[in-house]
Amino acid sequence: MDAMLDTEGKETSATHGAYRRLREMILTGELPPGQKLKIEQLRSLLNTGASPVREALSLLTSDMLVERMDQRGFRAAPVSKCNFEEILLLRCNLEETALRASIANADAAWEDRLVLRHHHMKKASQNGAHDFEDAHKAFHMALLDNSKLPLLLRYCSQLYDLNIRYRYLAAGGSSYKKRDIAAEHHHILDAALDHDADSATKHLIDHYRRTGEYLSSQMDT
Amino acid sequence: MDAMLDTEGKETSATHGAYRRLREMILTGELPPGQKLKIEQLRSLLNTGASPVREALSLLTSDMLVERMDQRGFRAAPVSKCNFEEILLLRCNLEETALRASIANADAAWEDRLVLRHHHMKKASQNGAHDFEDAHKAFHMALLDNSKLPLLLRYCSQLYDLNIRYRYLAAGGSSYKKRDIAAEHHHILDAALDHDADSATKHLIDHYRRTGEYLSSQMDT
DNA sequence: ATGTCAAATAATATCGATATTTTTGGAGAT
DNA sequence: ATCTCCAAAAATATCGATATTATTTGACAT
Repeated sequence: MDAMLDTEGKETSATHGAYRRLREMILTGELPPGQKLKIEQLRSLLNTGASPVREALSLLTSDMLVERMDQRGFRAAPVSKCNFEEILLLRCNLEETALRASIANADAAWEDRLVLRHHHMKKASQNGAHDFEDAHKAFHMALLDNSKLPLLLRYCSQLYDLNIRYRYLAAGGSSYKKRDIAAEHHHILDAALDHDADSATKHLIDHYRRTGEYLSSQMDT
Repeated sequence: MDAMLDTEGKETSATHGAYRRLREMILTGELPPGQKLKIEQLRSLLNTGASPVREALSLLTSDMLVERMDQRGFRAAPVSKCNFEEILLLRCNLEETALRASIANADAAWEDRLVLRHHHMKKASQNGAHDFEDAHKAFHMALLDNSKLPLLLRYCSQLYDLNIRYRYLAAGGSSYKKRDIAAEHHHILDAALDHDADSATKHLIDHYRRTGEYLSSQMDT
């Protein structure tokens, strides 16, 4: 019938659409951690069949955003301080590796991409919050993607997403004070453009640890 | 009807069964890299419906053993020397982190587990090859699992599996000369039991780089 | 009151069939 | 011969329905 309405614009398959919608809802906390994800409920919520929903949940399972319980269906992955700290640890490790590799491969095209992404992020930070999230991720991934290491990039992207959840849970969204953040981003950008791997990784990791400590403290409450 | 025949023994769901069978076939090369994976073909091969097959393929997609092509179905993930080298790089990085964390948490129970796993692996190396693969992975994961870092362990397990494929492709299976390997395993075990993190990681990484170089040389042919 | 068991209910997992899309194969034009 | 385009075939993606499994409810016995 209407596998793809085209009223919205650009959704390829129902499965992919469901995947993106569900992912978004889990990341933002609209589907809170630990919540049971009933097929029928999601089916009607997303206006689609059971098959695309199940397939989307299977994909999200391997992204560690959804857990499958033997014969008892799915639920949004739970959160814990322990989990948060592991994410932080792995991000520091993997992103350092990726950033150093990126800088080692530095060329003009990459620098252009970085500058552009940074500009878009800055612009988006003045507009709506939703745009900013995407632009922020795009900037961070642009820092790493010149490493030309697809597996590593995939892990970094996954961990980035897992981390977003905690930001949404702690604050109301991307409202963790932006003034410091902007300066930190600038330091990372400048160091990357200078091909100064030590400085860039130091600033990047400081950036993570700082917001990490902030979020960690919020979680004790 | 017969969602679970129980003639074999212990398969929980059709999806999980299909997942395991397909994973095995891709790891061993029975389904060679790049091969188109047609639903109907797999459906009859595994004696199950289209839904479990699709779900299993979705899960394998996120394990990076299967690729989904927009509206053109699935195929076994391709291989390349580049991909192999990235796997090696990431394994060295992540397993070092995990092994050091494991040793930092060392206790008697862990040491017992290590000794047992090593013993089982040694015993299996004298028997059938299939047993050995499982025991070998169990030993390597036992080295790491005292880190108590589930995300990290998951990545290590994934990368281990991705690496297995290259072993099966290069040799006929686990036939890469076992004498050196046994000694290398012993060095790692002893260092771990001594809580000597530097020595253990050195031996572990040497172990990987050595077989890595061997496989890498095989791939040029 | 409380615990246990069975029937009723609800939800999952799976199947069979259909609609949609991609690929194939061949006829006609250049 | 080669290319383009259209119809036929194949394969995918999705739907609706069913069988299976888990959960709840309430009656009964202790």
